[in-house]
Amino acid sequence: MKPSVLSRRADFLAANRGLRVARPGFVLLVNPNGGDAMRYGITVTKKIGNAVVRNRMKRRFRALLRELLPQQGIASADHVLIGRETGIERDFGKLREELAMALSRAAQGKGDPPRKNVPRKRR
RNA sequence: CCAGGGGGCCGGGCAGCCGCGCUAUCCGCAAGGGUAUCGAGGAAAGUCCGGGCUCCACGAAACAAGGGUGGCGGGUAAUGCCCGCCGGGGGUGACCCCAGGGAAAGUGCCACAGAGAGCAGACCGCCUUCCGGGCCUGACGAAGGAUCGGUAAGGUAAGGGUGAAAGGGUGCGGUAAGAGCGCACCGGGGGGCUGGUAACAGCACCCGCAUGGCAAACCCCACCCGGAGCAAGACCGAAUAGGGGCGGCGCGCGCUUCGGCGCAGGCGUGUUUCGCGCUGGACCGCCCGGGUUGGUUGCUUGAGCCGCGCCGCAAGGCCCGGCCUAGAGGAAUGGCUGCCGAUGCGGAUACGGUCUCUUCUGGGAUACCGUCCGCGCUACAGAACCCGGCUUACAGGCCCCCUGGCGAA
Repeated sequence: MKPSVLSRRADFLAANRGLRVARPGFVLLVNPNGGDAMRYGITVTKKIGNAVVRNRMKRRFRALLRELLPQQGIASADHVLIGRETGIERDFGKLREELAMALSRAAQGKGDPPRKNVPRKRR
């Protein structure tokens, strides 16, 4: 079954409440979507770089997801990859290993602690 | 060969595997799948100019306001772009640079320094006169001469000095010293003639020169400009809830806690009165508009690209023939591997070039070129309605023309 693409903002926001696995090049969010097919989305913010850098990162993430999701993806779940600055032009082999690891951890239900509402030095 | 100037172009290639998007086609009830073609740039960028296109506004035009442009002629759909020419400046030269209209229309500014900066000015200096000192000729007098000093009177704008700029420049004459005071040349101004479409240039004549700079200060002059942008704009439109109008008919009154209740009325039953049941305010048809969400269109055939020919110094224009070349929408054109190419660094090699000796068999020298191996590097950057420009970014590489110098002929 071919994974489809997330396109609604609400889905991205919902994914934020799901499992969260952080790796050096990216952060993976996994959120069950209740019966729909396996889906994926990619978020690369303007903080990362200009459009060229962002789109290249999206293309490489997309290539990774197409390679790994059919075997290692989690059924009936949304997968969202968030780009990090250290992921710019990161070695493709490393990214592949890291995504495989992240997917297996998510499949076991292990995630990193979610981001707190008071993350930064606010007093 | 070295140094330099101008212009144009490319910016990885091939193969394999795994993938993506549009379209066409085939299979399938459908979901989906198979096959095939095609699929980023010279800047797609910045969004700085100019247009097309769309909607809005508007009777035409002019004026005003605001903004822009600024030598002349041409090119163009148009431009602030491009080409040619003119003027000024720089360079030995090829060439390069210029915001290059008006300063006797007016207003304003010209800091600091300096004596003086816009009806110029006199600090040092120079000169004359005056006063004083000694000296020389004479005689220690009168008179004369050169010289020094002065807080005196005047002349001067050559020289020094200040400054971004000091009221033309150089030379000769002239003078007490000087000065366009006079003269020659250069510069400037004036009207004229000639050439040129024009900017402008040339020529002779006249005027000793009479009014500096800043207009990217206000301003004046000439010319140009309506606004917003494809998220422009057009169309389709399900379910649910609900709004407005018209019509079909009898469509009313009172109370209300706004849920309804009562009466009148209507329909059915019934010969009628009375009674009972239902209804008591909906229903139906048509039209219009709004919201949410979605879809279609605009959307790629165009100031298009390629080739031959013609016109033009050129930018460019014209004729004929041929071609169709991305159309996405959380946004496709990607990832990996191998070989090759280009390039940098390091290493190996005397096999081939190269140099040299020679008994003409060959010997020797050299890492400059070739060859081989390893490692590194392979940029700037991603269409979003479409064009024409400008500007900026860019690993590396190729081609053409020209200039100066050196060498050879």
